[in-house]
Amino acid sequence: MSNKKQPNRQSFDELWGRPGFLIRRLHQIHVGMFLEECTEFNVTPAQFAVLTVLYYQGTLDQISIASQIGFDRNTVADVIRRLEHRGLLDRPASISDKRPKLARITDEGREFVDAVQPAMIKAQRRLVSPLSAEEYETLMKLMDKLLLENNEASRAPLRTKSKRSSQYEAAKTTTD
Amino acid sequence: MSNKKQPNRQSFDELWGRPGFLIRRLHQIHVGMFLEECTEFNVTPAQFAVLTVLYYQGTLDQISIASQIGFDRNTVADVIRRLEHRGLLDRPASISDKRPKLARITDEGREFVDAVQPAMIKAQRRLVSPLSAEEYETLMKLMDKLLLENNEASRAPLRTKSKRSSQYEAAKTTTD
DNA sequence: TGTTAATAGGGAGTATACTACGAATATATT
DNA sequence: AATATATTCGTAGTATACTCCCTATTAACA
Repeated sequence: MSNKKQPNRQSFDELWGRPGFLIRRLHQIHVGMFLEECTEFNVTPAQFAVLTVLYYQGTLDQISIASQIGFDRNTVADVIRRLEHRGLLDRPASISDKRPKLARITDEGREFVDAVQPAMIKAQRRLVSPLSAEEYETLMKLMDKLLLENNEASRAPLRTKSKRSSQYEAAKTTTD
Repeated sequence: MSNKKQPNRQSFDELWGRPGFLIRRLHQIHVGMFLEECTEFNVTPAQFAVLTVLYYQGTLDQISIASQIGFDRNTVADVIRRLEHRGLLDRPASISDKRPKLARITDEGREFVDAVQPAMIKAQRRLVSPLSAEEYETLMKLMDKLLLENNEASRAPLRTKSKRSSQYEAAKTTTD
């Protein structure tokens, strides 16, 4: 049954021939490395992603944060709650609209992002360290392509997809 | 600050320039597609991974399952519990060693795997459908390389790493 | 104005993926 | 044989990442 040996496209019989399985494992390893490098800061990739968007945009409502980073709305609510407990952000109310409870990064939150940044970068570098510069660019380009094409199909589609417009696609047009 | 345009290696300032972030998003999309394609079967990628190894190997203890698919031991215990409730596997005791509670796929479990297989394959194909055959092979090769080189650093390292020995590397040696 | 739509958030529930601790069993050492 | 170590599993707790259902508020429409 499983004695076709040639590595032909999409032979999903074995676990390790399934792209989704490799991606799951890669994600797992990334999270492990991130947590390891950031041990002293006690921060997760999700928490740092939320802090990153607030670092550059200051104040946002939960749904805007979620749609920018492709998280679920309720997941962002959980993450925000933990970050608020640590004083890294606060929750001002909107003046014009009484529905949203905004998230605003605090000075302490900004200092925290600055402090964690080197460890985060180290984790990112470590993950892709087996690849050459060329291989790295290829991998990022291919993943970026998959994300752009599959965005709509995702459960938490990004509203900012068109704005983002793929840094790798953009880079290509400038060099073409 | 973030106005360096050239796509130089590892500019991690922006969220979408971080490999770990792209991987997280890709994983999220894969899970979404898997669940969507397998709606009628009510099965998750993790559950199907456990069933897959039992499909080919019949009976295994929890830790062997975990190390083969790179899951955490406790995660496997949770997954097994759910699959047992559905009658897709049972939990025979070992005769020689009273510690392990083995997991054994049932006939119903085997039929279930056969039934779900087409939907799983459809989900895998859908995820990588934006790529050409060549791009697909490249992506799989690069991910495989990252997984092999980073396996030791992971929190749930695979014992079967050397056995597995990368289907892509193996394929290359036969064609070299 | 009154009713309906859409939007923002909260709460409960499920599943994955860990950590930490402890109990029971098995193996190795003294 | 007794002790120490290793293995296997269990429980409890945390975090991510969803689902579904509910309330409050706003906006749009009749």
